[in-house]
Amino acid sequence: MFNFALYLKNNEDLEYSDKQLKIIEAAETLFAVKGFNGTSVRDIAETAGVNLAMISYYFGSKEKLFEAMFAYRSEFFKLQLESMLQNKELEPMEKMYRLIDQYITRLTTHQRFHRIMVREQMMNNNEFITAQIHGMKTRNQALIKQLIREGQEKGVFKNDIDTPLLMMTMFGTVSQLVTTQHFYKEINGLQSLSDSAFQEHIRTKLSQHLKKIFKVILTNEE
Amino acid sequence: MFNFALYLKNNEDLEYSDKQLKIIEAAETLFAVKGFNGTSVRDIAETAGVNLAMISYYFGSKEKLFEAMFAYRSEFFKLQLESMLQNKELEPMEKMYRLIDQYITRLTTHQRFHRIMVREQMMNNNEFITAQIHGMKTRNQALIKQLIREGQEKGVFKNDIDTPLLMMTMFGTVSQLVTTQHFYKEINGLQSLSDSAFQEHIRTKLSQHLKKIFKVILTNEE
DNA sequence: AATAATTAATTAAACGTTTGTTTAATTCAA
DNA sequence: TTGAATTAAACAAACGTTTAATTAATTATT
Repeated sequence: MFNFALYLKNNEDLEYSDKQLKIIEAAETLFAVKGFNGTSVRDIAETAGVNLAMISYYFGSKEKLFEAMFAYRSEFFKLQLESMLQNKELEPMEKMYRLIDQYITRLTTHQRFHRIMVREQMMNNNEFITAQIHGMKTRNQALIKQLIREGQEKGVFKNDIDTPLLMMTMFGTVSQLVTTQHFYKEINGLQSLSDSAFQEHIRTKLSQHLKKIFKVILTNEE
Repeated sequence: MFNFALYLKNNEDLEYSDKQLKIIEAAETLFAVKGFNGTSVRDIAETAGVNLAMISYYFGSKEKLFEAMFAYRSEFFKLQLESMLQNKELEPMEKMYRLIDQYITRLTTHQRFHRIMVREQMMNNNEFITAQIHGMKTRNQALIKQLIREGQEKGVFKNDIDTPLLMMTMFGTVSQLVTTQHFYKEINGLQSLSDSAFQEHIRTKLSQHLKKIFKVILTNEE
C-alpha cells in the first residue's frame, strides 16, 4: 500500500498540490479561530472539502499537518529585512521606519497565522514549531540589533537602547491591537467602517504611533 | 438526589470550600499551560486530588468550572485604580506612573490568569468570559481616559493623545514580555538568575521603559 | 494506438481511545 | 435518620487514525 506522507518526508522540497493547499488553508483558518485542540480533523476535512482520510494520507497526522502548515505559512510571514538593511543610502532612522511598516503590514495581512503564533508562543506544546518561532525571533533580533548599532556608530541613535525591550513594544503593540481589534473598533466608534477601511485605519495609526515612540526612544529629537 | 451545582446557582455569593478552591486552582494552572480544550476533566481532577465526578458535582460542567475560575480570579486581577486616581494630591504624571506599576505588578503576579485572558481575548469562544473581559477593558479605558483629560486640563499633558493606542502599548509590551519571557531571558543572558530575581528584573525594566515612553508621549519634556 | 499492468488517489467504514457527564451505590456528617 | 459528599463504574459521543476496497491516472507492453 502506498504511503504519501512517508514519500513526502523523503522529498521535502516538494510543492503542494491544489488539494493539499486547500487542506493547509482550512487548517490555518480553523486553528486560528478554535485552536489546535479545538479543531477536529473532521472539521478540517469538511472545510477543505476533502475526505477525512486524505489528511492522514497526505500529512501523516493532525500534528504533522499543523507543522506543515506552519512551515508553509512562515515562509510568507518572514520579514524581508536583509536587503533593506544593507542599503547604504538609507539613514538608520529611515530604515527603522521601514522596519516598523513592514512589520505592521506582515502582521495585519497574515492575522490568522499571527494568532496561531501568539498561541504557540505561549504554549510551547510542539517542539518543531517552538524551534521555528525561536529561529525567527533570533534572526530578527540580530538584524535589528545591528541596525541600532549602525545608528549609534553614526551618532544619530542614543547609546542606552534596550533592543529586546524596544522590540517587545513593537511586537506587543501591534499584536495587542490585532488580537483585540473588535474592542478598538467599538471604543473608537468605527463600526461603520468597512473591514478593509478599518484595516487601513489600523495600519496608519499604528505606523504613526510606533514611529513617534521609536523616534523619541532612539534619538534625542522630538 | 442532591445537586450542588444547581444549589450554587441559586446562592451566587457563596464562598468556595477548600476542595472547590483546589479544583479552581488546578483548572487555572492546567488551562494556562494546555488551554481549555487541551485540558481534560480527568487532568484537573488528578491535579486537584479529587474524584472525577466532584467537578460536575460542584461546578456542573467543565465550561462552568472555567467560568467560575475566571470570575473568581478576575476579582484579584482587577486594577484598583479608583481611589488612587481620585487622590487630589498626586500629579497626573505621578498617577500615570503608579498606574503603569500597578498594571505590571498585577500581570506579573498573575501570569497564569493572564495567559488565559490573552487566549480568550483572541478566541471569543465563551460568551460569559468574553463579556467579563469586555467589561474589564471598558472600565479601565474609561478611568484612564479621565486621567488623561485631567492632565490635559491642568496643562501638563499634550492634547493629541490617542488613549486606546497608548493602552495597547502598555498592555501589549507587558503581555509580550510575560508570554515570551524565556526568549527574553536567553537573549539577555539571564539564565543564571533565580526565578524571583528574574521576575524582579522584568518588573524594573518594564517600569522604566514604559514610564519613559509615556512621559514623552504625554508631555513635552524628556 | 490499444491494451494490460502498475501505481496513486479516494472512499466509507471501522478501529481503539479519550472525552465530558451521569448513574447508582456508599460513606460521612449533622 | 436524614441530607450531603464521595466513589467506581458506566455512558454515549467525539476523537485521531487505519483499513481494505474501489476508482482514477500513469506507465509499460504489445
